[in-house]
Formats: sequence, structure tokens, C-alpha cells
Amino acid sequence: MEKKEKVLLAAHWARELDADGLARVVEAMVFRSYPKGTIVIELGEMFDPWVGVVDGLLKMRTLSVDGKEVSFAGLHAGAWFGEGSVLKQEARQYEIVALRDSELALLNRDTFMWLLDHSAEFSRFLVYQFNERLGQFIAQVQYDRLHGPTARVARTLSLLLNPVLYPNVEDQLKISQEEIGLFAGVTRSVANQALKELEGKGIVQLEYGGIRILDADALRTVED
DNA sequence: TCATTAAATTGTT
DNA sequence: AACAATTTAATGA
Repeated sequence: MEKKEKVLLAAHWARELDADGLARVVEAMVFRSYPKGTIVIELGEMFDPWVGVVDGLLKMRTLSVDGKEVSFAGLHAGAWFGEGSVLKQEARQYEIVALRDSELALLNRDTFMWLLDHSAEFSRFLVYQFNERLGQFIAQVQYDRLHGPTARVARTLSLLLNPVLYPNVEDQLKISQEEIGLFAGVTRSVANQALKELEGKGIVQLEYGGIRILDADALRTVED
């Protein structure tokens, strides 16, 4: 019970809930752990609950027609996702893969719908989140053609830094180059080269076990 | 607190 | 994929 409250304290959407709402959420919340590399949600799977990341790092991806991997977003601790599938009660349009050992919190559909009906804060949170995702999608369309590894890695880092979807992330990202590679869809070696290039441009600073973002705006506009 | 060892991460081939 | 170098974390004196 203590853990659930901790999770809710970190969740933006839960802060304005009244006692009744909180009680419902606490009652309904369930935890699940996944080892690194696990496909948490398969493409096309019917998976009802709304999902929050308690700990770890996951990525959301789809496969393009020719089988190429397209990553949409990284999911940090504090991120909540899957509202589209919950609302429409349809199969998941994407895959969720754990990049690290990760723990998720699940909230069943009934509770989600109750929140939507009873909490203006919750509804507002969803609107912001939808809007943010739309922005990412548009950026993706612009970016995904004719770009080399450096631009790809740069975009990846931008997505990880996005302040609305990942509220607890600061300019110091604790992520290994291997994980960045997994996330960007490049090998660690390529990721390493790309990062060094970005470092040479003064956009990031490499550190052991992570990187520091020096210029988030420049990161969004790298074009190789 | 310091020294040693193991594990993780990085940079290069 | 494999290697060596470096950094951190863990262990015990």
C-alpha cells in the first residue's frame, strides 16, 4: 500500500484526486515486473489496462512495412501510456519492449473510465498528453527520412528529454550508450560515434553511465 | 577510511 | 563480436 501511494505521488494526474478517487485507484492498481528484453505488450494484443512506469525504461515501437523498426517514444519512470487502446477498446497498435528490468503499474479500464468521468484534472492531463504525442508524431514524419545515425540518436535523446511526457527527467540522463543504441535502433558502436559527434558540436557531454544535455534545442535540429 | 576486487561501461578494432 | 582501458560499486581490513 505504501508503494502504491509513492507511485501516485509521482504521477501528475493523481495529485488533485479527492479521497474517493485515490481510494479507487489504490484499490485497483496492480504491479508487474519484466526482465530486460521482454516484450511487455505484443503488437495486436488485447490488453485492457492503462499502464504506468514505476521503474525502468521501455520503448514503444512499431514495425514499418519493410520490417524496419520505428521507435516512437521512450517510457521512463513516471510515464503513463496506452490510453488510446483503453478508450477505444481495441488491440494495441504498437509493441512495448523493456530496455531495462522494469516495473509497471496497471490500472484497469473501469477505474480509468471512472477517473475520466469524475476528475477534471485527469481529463486535462490526458489532453496535454495527447497533444504532446501528436507533436512527436509530426516531428517524426519530418525526421524519419534520409537521416543518418547522428540525427537519429539526437532525435532519440530529444524524445527522452521531452518534459511533458517525462516530467522527472533533467538535463542529466542516466542511460548507457548501449541503451541509447537499443532505443535509436543502431548498434552501440554507431551510437558511440554519433554521441561523440554530438559532443564535438557541444550539444551533449558524455559521462560514465550517462550523458549531460548541454543544448536541448540544438539536439532537436541536428541533421547530420 | 583505504585498498582490493568485481562489475559495468566505454572506446576502438 | 571481441578486446583493452576506464569508472563505479562492493567488499572487507
